[in-house]
Amino acid sequence: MQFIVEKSDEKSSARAGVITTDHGKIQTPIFMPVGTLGAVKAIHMYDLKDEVKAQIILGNTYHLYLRPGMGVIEAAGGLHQFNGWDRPILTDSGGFQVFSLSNTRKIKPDEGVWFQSHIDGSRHLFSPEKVIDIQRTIGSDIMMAFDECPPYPCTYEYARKSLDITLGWLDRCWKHFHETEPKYGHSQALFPIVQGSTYKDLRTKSVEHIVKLDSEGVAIGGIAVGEPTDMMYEMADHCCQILPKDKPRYLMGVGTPANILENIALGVDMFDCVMPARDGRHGLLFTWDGIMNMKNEKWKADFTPLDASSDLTADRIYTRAYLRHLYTAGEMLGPMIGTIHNLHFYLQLVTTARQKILEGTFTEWKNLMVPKLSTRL
RNA sequence: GGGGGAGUCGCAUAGCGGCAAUUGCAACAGACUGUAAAUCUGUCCUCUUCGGAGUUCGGUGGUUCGAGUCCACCCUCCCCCA
Repeated sequence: MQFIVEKSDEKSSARAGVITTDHGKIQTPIFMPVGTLGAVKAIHMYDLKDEVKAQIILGNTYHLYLRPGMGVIEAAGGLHQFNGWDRPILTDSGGFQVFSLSNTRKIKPDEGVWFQSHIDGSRHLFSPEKVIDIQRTIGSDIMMAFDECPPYPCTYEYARKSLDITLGWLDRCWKHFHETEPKYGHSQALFPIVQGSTYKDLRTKSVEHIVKLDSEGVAIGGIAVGEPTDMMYEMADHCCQILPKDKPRYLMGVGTPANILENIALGVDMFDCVMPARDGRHGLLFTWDGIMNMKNEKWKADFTPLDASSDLTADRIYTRAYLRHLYTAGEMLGPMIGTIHNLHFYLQLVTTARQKILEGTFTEWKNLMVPKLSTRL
């Protein structure tokens, strides 16, 4: 994997770059649709490529390990072969699941995490080594280190201990990463994850530890877990300022369109979030003018297209009234249109941000867009 | 003409002396940030300063401290027999 910065913005920390993987190039800043179980919900891979123009998608170690299981993935020849997506894939390590399924987990720093499957209650151990092995089997282009994602709010003491565990696990991941080989002939990178909750000194400690590894990219985790938005920006800003400039920075799990533009300005290169897909399924559409709740009565007889000037087919051929009808009638096509619309919009958002960075007009554009993007229509 | 059954907040249902009244659907609104989410929550008789207040269960009377629930008559609908 390679990363080059093409252009840095003068009025902010934003940058436009290119990541090169064995499955193709990724132009940054980029948004990565989430495909937890090897599928981005409610959308075909060919629409994801040709209509949404996604350049990279996510998969999830925890979920794929439980279903269909590594036997099937390995027999298929890796996730790319299994699901038909031939562009880059990034896999989350399961660290977030350790956090979100915390009622069935037991953290043992020396081993890893014992957890119960949310599907059948069976007990499993995730260790840093095992998580690397699983991601080798999945064959993702970018693998993530196994971390613990502390909740918010979180005491300093808990955050400190949690970070020590995460850093210990990171060293084991890193060691095992170098002791193992890719299985399918393409190279794989491993990204460490900065933790430290909302405490700057812990974030600094985390970054300093990670920088020594000289990894091909770095992720910022433990953000957008319920803290105020300003605090999210403050933490992202703090991390970006002390992270190396020549490595891509991935802000995990963020966010709203406004969040994404603000974090691009702070120097973030990669984003993933379930929001566009989930909200799209639930009837909330993101547009350049703001947010539309398509279930609302006000669209009942609005026969204008979602967006007549869009390059997305669905935006041009379907009207607001029709989409509202699909959602209220419980037709599957509604969530499908919502999904493709939102993901396409998110990709347009980061692509446009990239253009503005290259043109040198990013900051002005961003400041104009942020209030609009949050407006409720 | 005779016999039997039923009328509850948009629709459908529960209710068998203490009820503004069950549940489902529909409707309306909200939530959703490394996906246990095609999910979840709220409102859903009227008014409300969210503490309450006022009117309700086909209609009219009655019994009772108290009636959607019991009684009488009336209206409407359904089923069976002629």
